[in-house]
Amino acid sequence: MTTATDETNPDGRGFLPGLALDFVIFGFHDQELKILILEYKNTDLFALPGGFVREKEDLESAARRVLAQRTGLTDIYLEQFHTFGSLQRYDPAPLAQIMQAKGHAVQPDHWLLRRFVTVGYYALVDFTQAVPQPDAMADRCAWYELHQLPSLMLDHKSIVAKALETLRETLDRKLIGFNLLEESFTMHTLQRLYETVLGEPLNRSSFQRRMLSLGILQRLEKTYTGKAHKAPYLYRFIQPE
Amino acid sequence: MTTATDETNPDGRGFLPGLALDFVIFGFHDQELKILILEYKNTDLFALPGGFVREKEDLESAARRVLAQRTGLTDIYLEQFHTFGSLQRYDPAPLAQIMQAKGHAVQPDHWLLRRFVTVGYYALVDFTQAVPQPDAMADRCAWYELHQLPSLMLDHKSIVAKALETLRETLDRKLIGFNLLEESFTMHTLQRLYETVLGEPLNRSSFQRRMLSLGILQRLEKTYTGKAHKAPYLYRFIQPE
DNA sequence: TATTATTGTTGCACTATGCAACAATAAAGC
DNA sequence: GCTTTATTGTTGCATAGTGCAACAATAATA
Repeated sequence: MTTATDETNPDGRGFLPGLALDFVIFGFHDQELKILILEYKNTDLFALPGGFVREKEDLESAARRVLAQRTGLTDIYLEQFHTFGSLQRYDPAPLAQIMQAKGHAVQPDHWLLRRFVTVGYYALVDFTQAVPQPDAMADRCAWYELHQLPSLMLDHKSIVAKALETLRETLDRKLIGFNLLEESFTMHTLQRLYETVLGEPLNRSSFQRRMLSLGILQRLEKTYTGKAHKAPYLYRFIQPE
Repeated sequence: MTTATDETNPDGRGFLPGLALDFVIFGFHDQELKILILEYKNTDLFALPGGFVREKEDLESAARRVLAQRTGLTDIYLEQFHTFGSLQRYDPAPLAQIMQAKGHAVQPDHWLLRRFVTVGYYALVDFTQAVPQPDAMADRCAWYELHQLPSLMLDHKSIVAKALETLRETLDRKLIGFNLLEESFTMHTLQRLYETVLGEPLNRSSFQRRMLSLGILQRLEKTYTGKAHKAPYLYRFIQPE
């Protein structure tokens, strides 16, 4: 919810007032779906990474700019999914606590303590390539397993839920695995990704048949895992040119 | 894009600054999909109905309030689909023209001439029940066939396109016909609605089989159309209690 | 060499859907 | 009254997709 320009900019000048961006950044690792969470020193507060929109900046450009700051990655799969504007989410307490913990005097009319409507985006990133960067206010930025999230501030928990719901609904239409996996992977890993997103087990042979019939996978050499069984093939996505 | 409180409120006081709502209100009539469009006197400008969010009001509540003002209907199917915030859409010219045509002096710093990010909602209404109401600035509010829209101001054309795209994608998941049709209807009308939304013809027997197998339709008495052929049954949706 | 675990594949049953055909029927033409 | 016409409700058939179970292949281990 915060940005690096805060301390030198007590009025929030240069940003669109009352409008924020929040990001649910998905990664896939150890057969688990994870998201990036910010942690604030001395507060036990956890939040989604976020930012603000500059006065002369497209909403979409702002989203890409902030995301690049958080993950170090450009050219990322990014999609807007919902805008959150309930009055309930207007609670200055957590942010006041964060500012206090940072040693700032808390002015009650500080721009960060006003009401915000926030546009939610989700991103899909290759876990191995993302380099999480905490912003000026936060001091840790780390991956959390989706089902073991800490308690998040404000309505961020429901923002995550809505992002996941959207991800499920678009799983088939958009080629989501393409963005969450490394260059090559086994069929089993791909299936685990689908199962994790959908939250339900899938039939192994049907899944393999369906994926192969899509014509988007190229079979590569085998990978010898060292386990006592048949070695699985590696696959990679064929670039839709 | 405007609201009735404009003339007595030159600063936009009481509203969240820079944030607007725009509505794509779908109706179905004469076998055609239609939407509500506002027309501004002496300008030849056409726009989507819209409004603003009060400072102490949920985003969702604001949407329902504005929609009720436009259609005279409450308890309407309403869904947020996208938030539009490109810089391109920031063009004060059309609104200045509208204000001028209304006989107002155009102050260049008027709040309506500033940049807005707008949250897009689509609504599904029973055409026969909706009572379009122009707002204070507009002087006509009328249904237009989707493929015969006038040239819309700003980016409203792409807002309509995005709304239609969303409608298509959710057609099966949500029970859309339920909101767009009258109490009872023929299978043919239901099929035409689906075809209009999807933009492609559907197979008659397959469609009938699929709809009946859903178990959401109740067959009523026949309707004698006066035409020289078998009379079709009427159906109505079974209320999911 | 036999065992074990996992992978790739295939057969079968079941469901969904496009297409074509057929029977039913309301009104019009004769 | 009988035939014709247009549309509707229904059914049969071919095809495609999917769950389930089974089987063969195979890399490492015992």
